[in-house]
Amino acid sequence: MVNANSSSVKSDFKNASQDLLYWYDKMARRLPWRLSPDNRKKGELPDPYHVWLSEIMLQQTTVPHATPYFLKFLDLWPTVQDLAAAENEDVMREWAGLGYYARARNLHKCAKVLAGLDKFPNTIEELLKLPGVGPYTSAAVGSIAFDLPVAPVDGNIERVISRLMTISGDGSAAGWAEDKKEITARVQELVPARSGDFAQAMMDLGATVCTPKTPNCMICPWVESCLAKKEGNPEDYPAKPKRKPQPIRKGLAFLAICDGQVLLQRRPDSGLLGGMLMPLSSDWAEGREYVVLEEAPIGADWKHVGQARHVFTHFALHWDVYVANLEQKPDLEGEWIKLEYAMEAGIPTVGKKALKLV
DNA sequence: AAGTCGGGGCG
DNA sequence: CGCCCAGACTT
Repeated sequence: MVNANSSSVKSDFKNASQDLLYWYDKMARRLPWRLSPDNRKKGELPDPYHVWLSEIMLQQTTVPHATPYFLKFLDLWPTVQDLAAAENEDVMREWAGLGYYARARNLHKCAKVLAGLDKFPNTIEELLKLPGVGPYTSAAVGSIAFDLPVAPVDGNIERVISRLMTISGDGSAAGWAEDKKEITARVQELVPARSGDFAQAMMDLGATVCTPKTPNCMICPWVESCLAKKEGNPEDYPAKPKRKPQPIRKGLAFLAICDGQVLLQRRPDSGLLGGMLMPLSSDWAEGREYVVLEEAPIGADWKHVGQARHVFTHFALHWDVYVANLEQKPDLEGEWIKLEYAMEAGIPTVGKKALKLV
């Protein structure tokens, strides 16, 4: 529901942008892909490759989780041309553990596009054409790398602006969808000349002060202008629709061991864990009993060694793990990886959970 | 508009 | 345990 107050944004939040920038000049987080406000005020801008790479990694991913991956990727591939020239399997291996593997595939595809251009795209229209770059990332790269007069809207900024302007959903999916559009439209009116710092300042505010559960309003640069604070219940904003509970899927993992090596197979490019190396497995399904001898890829003396559990976005997996020590390698597709290297072979977390049971 | 797609951290 | 995180893409 949008606040019924019909007075203009500009009169209500006239000083909000400058208040936030003043706070950011002192409190900005130092992050590996970020240029300090001091340097930006001298006219410097960050490397668009760094900004783009970080933004892809940070989609639905926390800063602490993404940071070591960002440093590793820059070390392996210092320029976008280097990344474009990499083998896709190497990119996927280095991305392993970061999740949402379609991002890695689109990242590599996008690097090849970028390497063929004269300069990094510097308009929203051009950025939106790039694979893996949507409304958020185009605005983030546009503002942070080029100071285009746009504001990205991510989960942090949705929350911060929702509270500042008391724009909140009614708990329904449709209501929240409408309010996200409203937030996106109204935050654009706040964008100051330093649009890149403004974007990063809102993210910092959401990450360190205006947090989801218990916002620390006492140290907030917007405490005077925030309508939700005036209402007294900023923690109630925004009211998002509840996610429905995840069903449990059950399946069996088959760790075929031979000569100190384990058999891994690369999954198809599309779908869950697309393009990633994983142990052999049965299908995963809800409410079904499994018979080892029927589901196993080969007949062998399979021994149950435990259960790996993993929560995906829309289901949880209970994966019973079976191991067989084979005399000779069977005629199966895949790659035999030495067990002592398996944890560094680029296997998604769920696969590593199963392998740890060996 | 709803579903698909990881993983980790925090209360 | 549920919720959240610098979302994009498909149907």
